[in-house]
Amino acid sequence: MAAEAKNRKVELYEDLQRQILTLELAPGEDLNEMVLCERYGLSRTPLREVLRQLAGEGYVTLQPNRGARVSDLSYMTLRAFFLTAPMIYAEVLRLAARNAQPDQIAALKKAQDAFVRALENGSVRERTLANKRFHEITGEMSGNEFLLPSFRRLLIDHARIGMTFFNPREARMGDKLSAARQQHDAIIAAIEAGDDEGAARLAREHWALSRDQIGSFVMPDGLETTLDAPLRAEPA
Amino acid sequence: MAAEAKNRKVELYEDLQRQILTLELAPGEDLNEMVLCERYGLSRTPLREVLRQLAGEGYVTLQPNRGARVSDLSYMTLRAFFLTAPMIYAEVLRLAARNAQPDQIAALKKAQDAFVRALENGSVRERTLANKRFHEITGEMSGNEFLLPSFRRLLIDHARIGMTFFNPREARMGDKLSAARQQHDAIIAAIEAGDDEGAARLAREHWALSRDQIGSFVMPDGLETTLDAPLRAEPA
DNA sequence: TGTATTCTTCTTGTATTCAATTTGAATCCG
DNA sequence: CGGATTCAAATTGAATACAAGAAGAATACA
Repeated sequence: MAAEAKNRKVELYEDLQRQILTLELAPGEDLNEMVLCERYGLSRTPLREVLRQLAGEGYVTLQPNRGARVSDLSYMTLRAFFLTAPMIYAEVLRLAARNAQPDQIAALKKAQDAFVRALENGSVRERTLANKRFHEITGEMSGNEFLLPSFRRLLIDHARIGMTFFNPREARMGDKLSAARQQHDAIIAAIEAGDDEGAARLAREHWALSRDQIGSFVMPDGLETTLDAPLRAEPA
Repeated sequence: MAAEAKNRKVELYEDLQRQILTLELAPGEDLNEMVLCERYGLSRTPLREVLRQLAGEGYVTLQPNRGARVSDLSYMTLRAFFLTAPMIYAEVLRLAARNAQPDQIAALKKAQDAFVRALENGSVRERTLANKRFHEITGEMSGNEFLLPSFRRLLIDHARIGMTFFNPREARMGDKLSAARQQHDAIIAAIEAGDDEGAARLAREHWALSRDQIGSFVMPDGLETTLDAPLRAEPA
């Protein structure tokens, strides 16, 4: 059936997304077309279309005559991320508070339930994906097609950076996760109330929390040198 | 030769970009794969890859089992554009002033020369493309991969909106174009001086000029109703 | 022994063919 | 005469087959 082929294509697309977001596929890793073809029972034509779509969304990078590789995550990326995320996040939440539809708010609450479940008894991987899903919905709420491309790209690397720098030894990590949960609830409340300025403020607070979490990993003793090393394998 | 096929592919890609930016291909217009195949001497496989890439960049929209169409340009788009462009433009120019490399500055000056030539004896179409090229380079200067996706999408619709609302009857149109030219020069100077705040301020001024140009077309007598009509053909 | 070069193999890119879905028209019924 | 249904044509999606390019191994030479 053709329906099955379509499902395999969607499955491939979503699997690759998940694996890239959770670092199961490492930044810079090469993707072999034939391997993926056999694994998902697809021919190369639809497979390559999926890869091109993922390239457009920033998950992978295409190199002429050298196929697809998982997008890099270098210290330059990290720097650009720190510079850009606060502004975009704040703007997205501001617009989300203005434009959210009831069904979107319901979806957001559902995503938050899943996030809470992942916090209580899920893996880091599940938490990361649930958190990304939550923010993805806020992006949809904003309804701004010009902000979304950058926002989505930030979410990709936010997930990957979070996976990289999650530090279970950090004593306050539990506090931070619990704070993240409460901030999500506050964000929902602000959106539901249409409080755009409040939502924007919460975005910046939520961002500051993420930044601290990453910072506490990168600079455990005040060292900054960790940032000098690329986070991906060197090019061959 | 394969090199020729590759060139045809690049040619197709750039032609479609140009035609979409200049409204030679209207928003919402369907793209027939076979027609394009024959026109560029390509088979459907590489053609479809180009369409997928253009879809990732926001030029076209892909609909399952219904092929590609030029991305819409509705009044909702216009609204989102007005809300988002000032912020992104300002941030891009701020970063461009901080990070521009000498070769990029040279490229920017070259683009400005081309823009001036287009102003003096070029068509609206040529002006639009030259202007887009100028701003595209400022985007590259910013070096921020998280800002660029949204910025590039704004540039696409900025070009299309400018083509739509260019008003040769407006008496002050000549003044505005000349002002745009001078602002470009000021932007180059700010970037060359590394004056990031100045560049950001110029971005907002430059934006205000564009906004006025569009506004003078949309509301010739204070009417706003023009905005209520979609700018593309209705969906079938 | 080290380096350069050719040849083989593997991977990617393109063309062609086949299958499935959609669209429009014609026909058939109410 | 209006509306639904079925059938034909056109268009899209997937698979296979073929061509071109790149990476690596083996060999020749200095």
